[in-house]
Amino acid sequence: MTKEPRSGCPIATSLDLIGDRWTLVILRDLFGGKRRYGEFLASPEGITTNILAARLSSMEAGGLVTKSPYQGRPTRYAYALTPRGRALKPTLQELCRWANSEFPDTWIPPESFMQPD
Amino acid sequence: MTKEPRSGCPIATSLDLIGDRWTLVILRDLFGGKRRYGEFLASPEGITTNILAARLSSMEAGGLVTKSPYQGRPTRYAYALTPRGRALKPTLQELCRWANSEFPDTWIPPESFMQPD
DNA sequence: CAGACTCACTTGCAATATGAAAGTTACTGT
DNA sequence: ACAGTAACTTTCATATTGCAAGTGAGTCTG
Repeated sequence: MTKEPRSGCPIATSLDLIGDRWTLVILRDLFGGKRRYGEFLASPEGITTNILAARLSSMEAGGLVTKSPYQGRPTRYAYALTPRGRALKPTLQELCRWANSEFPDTWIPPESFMQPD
Repeated sequence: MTKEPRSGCPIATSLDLIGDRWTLVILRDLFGGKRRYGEFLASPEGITTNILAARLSSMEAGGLVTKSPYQGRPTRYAYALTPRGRALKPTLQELCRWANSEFPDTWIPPESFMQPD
């Protein structure tokens, strides 16, 4: 992290990194097996391309994902979760449980996602 | 909720409500026993007064908190967690676990907070 | 009973972030 | 040569955030 956290509080520090409307949506896609820029763009929430680029680069800066070429000629990149990013899975699972119970119209995630590792 | 969720995804829907840098910090304060406007303002992260007012009212609109007078003459209000707000505790706990393990400088929350209810 | 003080906000305005749309670069494939 | 694709970047309008000052109801102090 480049910027100072607002306080030593674990919640405030987390939110400095993931406290926006898009980061966890992209993380969800990564957990769902997406890796490429165009795949994130195609998600139903409709993130715009400039915001996606900005979020991916701040996620990279925050150590949540890594970016690496998966082919040359033309060079194309794939994003992958780091251990730090993967470690957010229990948080995402709890968030899903909360939303599923408070907002009954929300989709039930695949069991594979909700299972502990 | 007044606005349409971006999708039926539980994560996206959650973030429509709590996906910002302040909402969960205020929720943390409520779990810690704070109830009054001035108490939230005094937290070390230094939320500004206009943002606090805005967040409290969107949290009320989202059913996370209720506002009620706790005295008349002069009328003063207290904020309290609703069941929906309280139900976010496991998510906050997981977020704390994540931050504590990824960012060793973050404070360890009191055990009472980390315990299941 | 005038003046200072407290609490809970609201207002005005500048700075920053987000969103929509179009453009760019580097290649492939026909 | 031309259309197509993937991964971005740029431009510009609008929305959100942050800072500072102001407001209003009521209390408390001399």
